[in-house]
Amino acid sequence: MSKPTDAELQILHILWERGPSTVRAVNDALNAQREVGYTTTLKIMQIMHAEKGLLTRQEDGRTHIYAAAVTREDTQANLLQQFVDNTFRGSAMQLVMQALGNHEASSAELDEIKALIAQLEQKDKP
Amino acid sequence: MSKPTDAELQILHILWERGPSTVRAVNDALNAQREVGYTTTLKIMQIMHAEKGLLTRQEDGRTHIYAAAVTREDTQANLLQQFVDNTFRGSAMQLVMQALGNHEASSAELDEIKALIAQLEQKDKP
DNA sequence: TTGTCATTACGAAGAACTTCGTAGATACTT
DNA sequence: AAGTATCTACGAAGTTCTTCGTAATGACAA
Repeated sequence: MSKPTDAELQILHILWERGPSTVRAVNDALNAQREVGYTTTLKIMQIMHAEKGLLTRQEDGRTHIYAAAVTREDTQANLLQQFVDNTFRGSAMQLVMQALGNHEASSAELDEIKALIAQLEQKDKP
Repeated sequence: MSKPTDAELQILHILWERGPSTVRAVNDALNAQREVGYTTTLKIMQIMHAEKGLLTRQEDGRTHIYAAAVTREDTQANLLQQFVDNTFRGSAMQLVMQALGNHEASSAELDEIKALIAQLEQKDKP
């Protein structure tokens, strides 16, 4: 599966949030984050569709409606795997420890993690 | 601070593990992972030193001894921050949950995480 | 000394990505 | 109908990264 670049990932996030959208809509959303020309967004979305299969599209009159062809979950899982390998040499636990240590976490979030850990421990000891 | 590329990160990992090393030593270690020419490694290390300040170097006769100019901890923290922002839209907790869910964790590792969480909760309630 | 080898420095090529201008087609407005 | 706006497609430029060939220098060996 093709690994999206940073610009492509920004577009995917927009489509995951908004659902199927025109280039115009995506470009507007993108410009809320950073300045970028319309044809730039168009070009990237065309490549994502025609060359990488990251987007599907459907004609609607003269315009095209684009949609994400990959799920957020799968994409994040793939990118996470690569990131762990490259940056933490495959040690996901080291990454978790660092992420937990460096970022503020609410007690609700910590509770969520504790629940997940409890669940994992359950699985470990049948 | 300059964000190392994938190839640069591989070299940094080698230097973090081995300590200060010659280009020859780094290239040999690199070739244990993938095939790459000597001058390629040399060129990247020269750029890391002269243009990005990621490495320091010291003359030793006709050869140079290179060393990492950035710590593993700082580098991983920076890359993690960027990765969380780009891929998980800033939600470190979502990343932690996904990393915990997708990778096998020993009970010892889970204990370590629980201990860290307990420590964070302590901090929360003074 | 002469030839071989290792090392550095430099340049250049190729790939991937981003950016945008321009052209062509289609719709909309007055 | 004429002009304006919008959309797609395409090409090209600029950047970064990776890769390697070649030249120059210095060390070593026969």
